[in-house]
Amino acid sequence: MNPATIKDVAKAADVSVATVSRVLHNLTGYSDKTKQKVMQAVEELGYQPNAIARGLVNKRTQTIGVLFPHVSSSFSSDILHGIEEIAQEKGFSVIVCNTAEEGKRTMKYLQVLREKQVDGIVFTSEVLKDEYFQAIKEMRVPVILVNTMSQKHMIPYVKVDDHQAAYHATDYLIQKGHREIAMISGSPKDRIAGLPRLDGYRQALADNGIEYIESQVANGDFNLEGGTEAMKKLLAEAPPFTALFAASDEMAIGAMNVALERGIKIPDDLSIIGYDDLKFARMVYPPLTTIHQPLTMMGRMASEKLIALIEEDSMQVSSSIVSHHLVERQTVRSKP
Amino acid sequence: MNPATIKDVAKAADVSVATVSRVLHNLTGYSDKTKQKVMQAVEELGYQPNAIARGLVNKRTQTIGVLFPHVSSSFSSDILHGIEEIAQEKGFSVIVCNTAEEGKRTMKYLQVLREKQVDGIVFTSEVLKDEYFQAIKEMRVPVILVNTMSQKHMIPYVKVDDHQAAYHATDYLIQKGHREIAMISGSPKDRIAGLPRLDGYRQALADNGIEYIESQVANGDFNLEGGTEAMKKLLAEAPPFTALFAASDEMAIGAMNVALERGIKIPDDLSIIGYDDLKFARMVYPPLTTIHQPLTMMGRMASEKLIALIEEDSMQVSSSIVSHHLVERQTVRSKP
DNA sequence: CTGAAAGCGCTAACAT
DNA sequence: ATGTTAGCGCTTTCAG
Repeated sequence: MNPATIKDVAKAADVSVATVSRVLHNLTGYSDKTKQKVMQAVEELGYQPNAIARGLVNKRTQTIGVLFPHVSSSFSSDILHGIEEIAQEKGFSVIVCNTAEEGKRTMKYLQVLREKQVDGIVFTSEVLKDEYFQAIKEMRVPVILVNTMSQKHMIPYVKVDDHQAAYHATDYLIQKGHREIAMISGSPKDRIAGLPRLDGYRQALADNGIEYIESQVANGDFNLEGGTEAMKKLLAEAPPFTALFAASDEMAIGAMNVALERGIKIPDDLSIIGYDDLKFARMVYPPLTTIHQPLTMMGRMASEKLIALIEEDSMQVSSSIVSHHLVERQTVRSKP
Repeated sequence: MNPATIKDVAKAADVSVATVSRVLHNLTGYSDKTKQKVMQAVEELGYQPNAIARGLVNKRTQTIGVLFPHVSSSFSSDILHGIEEIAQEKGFSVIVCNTAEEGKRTMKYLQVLREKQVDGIVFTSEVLKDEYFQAIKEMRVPVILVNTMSQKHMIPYVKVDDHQAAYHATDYLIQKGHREIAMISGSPKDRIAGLPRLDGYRQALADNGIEYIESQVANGDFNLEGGTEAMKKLLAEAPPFTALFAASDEMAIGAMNVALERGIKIPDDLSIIGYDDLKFARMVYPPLTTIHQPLTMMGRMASEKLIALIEEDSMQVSSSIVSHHLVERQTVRSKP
C-alpha cells in the first residue's frame, strides 16, 4: 500500500494520466464530468503529488537555499524569519545552511544545494569569496546577498549603508554635546561590517572638527566578551570619554556591564549607542539606544527579489540599500 | 550547454551509465582503468549528480523538515542550530517551516513536506494536535518531538522535565531562605510549558510546608511585556515577596526591569530566577540566575534520533528527558 | 476533449 | 568487468 500516484488516480477515474495532470493543473481540455471523476478519485485515494518527480521534469524544485555563518544568532534568525515568510507565501521552501565560522562549510553546502537543484540562493553576512562566486555561477541559479556585498561581482544585495549608519550614530552623539567619543569596533579587516563603521565614525568626528584619537577605538569582534574586553581596555588606556559608540548591540551591552560593575552610571556618566537593534536591546536596563537594522524586512526583500529572479529569470541586478534608523531609548543623554 | 548528466559522463568515458554509477558509488565491478576514465570524464565535465533524480528512484531525499512556531526566537534558533549541525554531518538537509502563532500554517506545511518527500520531521514547541498526527502518519515518515510531547500518541520526544525543573528552581529559592516566593507563569492552559512549571512550583512550596497563595502567581505569556505586566500586578496585588520564579527568561527580565525602575534592588531586595538560559540571560545586569535548558543539545539529539529512525527504519520509540541544570549567576541571594 | 508515449537523470536488476 | 533496460512519478508534445 504505497502512496497513491497519478497512475492510480487515472485508473480509479478511468482516464489517462495526462487528463489527471490537466485537471490537477487547472488546464483546459476536459469536460466537467471528467473533472468530477478525477477529483473524486484524488479524494478517495488521498492522492498528493510528488514534488520530486515533478521537479525532475520541470527542472524546478520550488526550493531555495540560505547560507548563514551562524544560525543560532538572533541576527541571523531575524533575517531567516523574513526570508521564510515570503518564500512560503510564494510557494517556496527554504533549506538552511549553517556555514560555520569562517565559512568552513560553505563550499560543501554549495555543492549540496547544487545537487538538490535549488532554484536560488541567499547568501548572508559573509564575504563572497571568488570560489563561492564561481560555484554559484556554475549552478546557473540566481543569488542574492544580504548584509554583505561584492564590489568585484555584480550581484544584487540587500543591506544598510554601514558607513552612513555609523556616521549617523556618531553624529547623534556629537549633537548631544559629546566631544570625547570612544568606539568599540569590529575588526578593521572586516570590509563589510568592520571598516565601514569605523570609517563612518571617523568621518563624523572629522566633519565636526573633532580629532580622531586612535587609542579611543578598541576592537571587540562583535560579541559580548569582545565588548567587555574592549571596554576595559578603553577605560584603562584611552583618554576620558563621555560617550561610546559600539558597532554591535552585543558589544554595547558588554560595555554597559563593565560600566555598571565599576559604578559608571549610564547614561549619566557615560552615553552609549549600539548597532543592530536586536531583540534584547530593549530588554537590558536601561534600554539601549541603537541603530536599528530592519533585519526581518531585509530578509523579506531578499526573498522577494530572489523569487522574482527565479520566476522571470530576468537576470538583471537590482540592489537595495535599506534605511537604518536610530532608536532613541535610554542610554544616551545630552552632555550638560 | 546544460549541466552534464550521467549519460554525458558515460559517453565521454566511453562506458555505460551503469558503470559510471558504480564508480560514483564505490561499488565493485569495474577495473582500475575504467575508474580512471570515469573520474576524468567527471572532472572534465564538472559533473554533479542530480539529487532529485536520485531521490525519485531511491524514495529518499536526504531531507528533513523542522516545524517551529517562531523561527526568529532565540529559543527556536538554538534548537535549529543543533538539528542542522547533526543533519549536515549525516548528509541530510533541513527545510525550516515557520508554522506561525497558533500553528496556523502547520497543516499547510505538513502537506508541503509530504509533497517534497522529506524523510522525517522534527516537530517543536507546539502541542501535536490529532490532525497533525494523522497527517504525519499518512506520510509514513518518522517524527520526533522537541520541547513538547504527546500523551495520547507514542511519539519519541526530547525535552526537559518541566515539572522537575520548576521544582528545582523554587526549591533553590527556598534553600536560600526565602519563604515568600512569587511566580510569573505561562498560561495554565498550556499543558506543555505552562501547567507543569506551575505545578512544580506549587509542589516545592508544599514539600517545604509553605502555603500556596494564588495571588502570588501572575500569568505572563512567556514574553517580555507579559513579564513586566505580571510583575506590576504582583507588586500591586500580591502579598510582599522576597523571591520570584519566572517561567521564562524573557519574563524574568521584564520583571527585573520594573524592579529596577522602582528602585527595587536585585538581588538585595528581591531574588529572581528565570527559566531557559537564553543567550541574553548572561547579558543583562546583573546576570540572571536561571534554569538552563540545553537547547542546542536537544536539537542534536532529536536530529540524531530522527536520522536513526530514518536509516534503520526501526520504528521503535525512545524518548529522552534531558537534564536541565541551575545556573547560578547574580540575581539570587540568601535571605539574611 | 482525451490518450499514448517520450522523456527528466538516475539506480538496480538482469544479462553478457 | 561491463552493458541493457526497466522503471521512479510526473509533464508535455503529438495524435486522434
